[in-house]
Amino acid sequence: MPTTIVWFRQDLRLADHPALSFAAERGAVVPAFIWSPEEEGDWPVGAARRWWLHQSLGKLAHSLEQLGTRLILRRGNALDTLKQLAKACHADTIVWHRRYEPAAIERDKRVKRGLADAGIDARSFNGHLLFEPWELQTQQGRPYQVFTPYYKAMQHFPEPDAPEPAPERLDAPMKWPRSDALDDLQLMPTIKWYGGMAEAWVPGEQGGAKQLKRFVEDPIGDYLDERNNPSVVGTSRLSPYLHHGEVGIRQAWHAARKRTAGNAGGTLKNNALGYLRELAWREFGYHLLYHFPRTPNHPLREKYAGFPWIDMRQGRHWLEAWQQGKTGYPIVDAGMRELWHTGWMHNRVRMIVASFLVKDLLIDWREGARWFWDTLVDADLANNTLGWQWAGGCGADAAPYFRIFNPTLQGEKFDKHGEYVRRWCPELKEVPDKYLHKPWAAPPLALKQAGVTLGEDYPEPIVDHKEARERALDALSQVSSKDD
DNA sequence: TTTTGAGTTGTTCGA
DNA sequence: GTCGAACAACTCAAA
Repeated sequence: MPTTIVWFRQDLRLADHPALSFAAERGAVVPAFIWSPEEEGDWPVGAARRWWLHQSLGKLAHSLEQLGTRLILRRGNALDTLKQLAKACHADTIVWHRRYEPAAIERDKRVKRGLADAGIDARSFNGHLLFEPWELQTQQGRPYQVFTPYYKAMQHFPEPDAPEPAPERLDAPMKWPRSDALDDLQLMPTIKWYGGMAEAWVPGEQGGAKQLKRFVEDPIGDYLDERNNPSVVGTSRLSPYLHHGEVGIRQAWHAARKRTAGNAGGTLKNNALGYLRELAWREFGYHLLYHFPRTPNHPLREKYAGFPWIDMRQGRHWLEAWQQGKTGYPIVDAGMRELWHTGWMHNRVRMIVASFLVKDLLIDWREGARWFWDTLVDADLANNTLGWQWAGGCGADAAPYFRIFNPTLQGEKFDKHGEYVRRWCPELKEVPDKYLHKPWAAPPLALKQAGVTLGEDYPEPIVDHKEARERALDALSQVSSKDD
């Protein structure tokens, strides 16, 4: 019986797993995960995701044990480790799902060549996307840079395949290779700062399945409105599961797709379509990253390369205030604290804090991208890059330069009754709604009654938004008058 | 090749 | 309080 190694990467699940299904049908299966952060280029897995990964690997190992098999864990470079594993268990084939980050693509190419040289068959599958990034192209054969035509093109493609169920059984190899212990990978931080994340999330395939089921049963029906309300669970909250592949993209797509059928009133249908559109944005992010591999570190729109960002010797203390949720703008601070505490931030608030960093503080979007990379449990190079370049005005379909979020108005509009701010900035709990999003404008008596002294209990605003806006428009006009 | 229509997520100002 | 217009110019994608 031939033996196949399934190299798990960002696909920590058993269902909707083409590589695993292929291996299971072929014969004996050796599931393996290799921890090799040095092969991720400029973007090694950040702290929050290491925590998540530790949990998720534990869950995957457990699920595999339930099937009567096991998960081999190793630390080391991928090619050498795979060759060792293949030798130890007499595997003749290694399979995996493709990744699309520039460093991963280079590494995988190297691995494929190296395995071929060693006489081992290597085979990659699409387990991460609805469509391969190269499948969609403009009529001129070029990559898309605008979402709407990309999305239209996507709709002309056949519906993605339905997800396959998890294999019912996996055959063991004649001989198992040695495995490291999960703790040996040293993914867990030495200081225990992850309590809030552990409260907020259940990593793993089961946790993801539950989240998906919950979302398509109810919140998806009000998705278009409620996804903008940070104080309720109106979004799917699937991003960390999709990133780690604990929920397969086809599973998410088809679960939501079912909700677009049959509904005569059309409300549910429209809302479910709205969610599918967001999944298309995820695809678009991968499309862009694949075709423009420099974008994690470089603006897509070249003329932004010389943008006059603030000198970080001067900007350092502003960046720190932003990171710590001490800008004096409640909606910004609430978001940054939610991020620090739970490893996640509501999408609407991500836009607000990003606009604030980039436009109000004139801090390079890459500083924000780095911070998100380290603190988000869903940090994903394609999506993080797309989001920050959008906020920075230098990416695909970027916001027009004059679109500068007013953090007070955004707070008043999307956190009307202040539930979100009060949850994350409890020192402002007693401030009346009217002043909650602009405590500096509250009459002294109102602040006193709320038990708040600005500058002591809660910061004064670190910049005046009106002035900051003018400054940003000035800086942006320098770029907009420049030739590409 | 040239032309044409259009482009995720806002804010401010003045009527 | 509500509403529409202005905020620029550019680039993309398709015809």
